[in-house]
Amino acid sequence: MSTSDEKERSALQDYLCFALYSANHAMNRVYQPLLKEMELTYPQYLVMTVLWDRDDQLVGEIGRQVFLESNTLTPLIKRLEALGYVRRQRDPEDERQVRVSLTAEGRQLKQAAACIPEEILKATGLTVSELTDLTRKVDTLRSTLAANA
Amino acid sequence: MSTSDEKERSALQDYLCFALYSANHAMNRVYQPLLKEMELTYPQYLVMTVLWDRDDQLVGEIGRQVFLESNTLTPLIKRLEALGYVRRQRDPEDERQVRVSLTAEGRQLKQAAACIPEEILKATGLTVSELTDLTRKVDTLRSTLAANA
DNA sequence: AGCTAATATATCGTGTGCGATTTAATCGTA
DNA sequence: TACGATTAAATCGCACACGATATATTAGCT
Repeated sequence: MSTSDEKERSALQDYLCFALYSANHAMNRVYQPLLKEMELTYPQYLVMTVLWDRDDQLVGEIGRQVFLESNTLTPLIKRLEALGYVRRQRDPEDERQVRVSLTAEGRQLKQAAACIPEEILKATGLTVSELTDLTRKVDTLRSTLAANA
Repeated sequence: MSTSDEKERSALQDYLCFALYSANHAMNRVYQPLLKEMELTYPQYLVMTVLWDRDDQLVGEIGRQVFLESNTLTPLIKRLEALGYVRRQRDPEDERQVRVSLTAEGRQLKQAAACIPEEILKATGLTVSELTDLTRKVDTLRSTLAANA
């Protein structure tokens, strides 16, 4: 498989939206085997990453970081709970809110996941500075698009 | 809404994968109102774009351009058929294959969609050369990731 | 206190994505 | 010609995304 893997030239070739769409899917396909042993999907991994960074957060706090809302997060977090990685409990101070916290097993998983970023870096074929630069550009784009939505 | 819309600094800030993931979602949210009047979803728009470029293609040909397979495409194309935008018919030469072709209504939609790329360009806040450059970088990344999957 | 508005999460329905399998048609080769 | 292998599409099950709505709790105002 060389880099010129376009078997058929496509009308979508020059669409930034499509580049993002398909690069995101390609990224997902690289992550999947790495996450499989932990039984995590990619969005679940994102939520776990948020909790590894800071434990015991509200559904809404998690949502603001991953740009998702309760309609997506509630079932996802319930699956993480079913896997035994997190606990969900209503905040006694404000019964509307649900606090999500890691179990011992969920905390332990952080070690197993520690090797993932390096594997991903390798798969991108980019240098660290190229990766940093591209990440910044794409993140700026996200921010601009979100402001113009 | 300024550009510094991170209410909470996130552990995901420096992840290229997350930048792509969230930029893709943000892009989707910008497309949605533009596609709404045509009653198209974003993946449906991609398939229509492929057909506007070249009519009468096989499910597999379409799939190689959008990087999707029949498990995703078949139901999607059936919805396009239900909307009256495309026809599906078995190839008499090889009954395993299904040819997808535009209806008059589907062809007409191309005009209505013609204004979209410019709207998107505006929403990205990028110059044309910045957009071209970023598209190329992200597409190269997709290609490398796909090769390493 | 009582009542309305606002807030946080949950639920529901539809449309992707995708691994795994199935169905049907064609190919290859004995 | 017959029959196993290959191919193209379809089907199935599960997990996101997300618009729309519902539920429950708290806040705010009179």
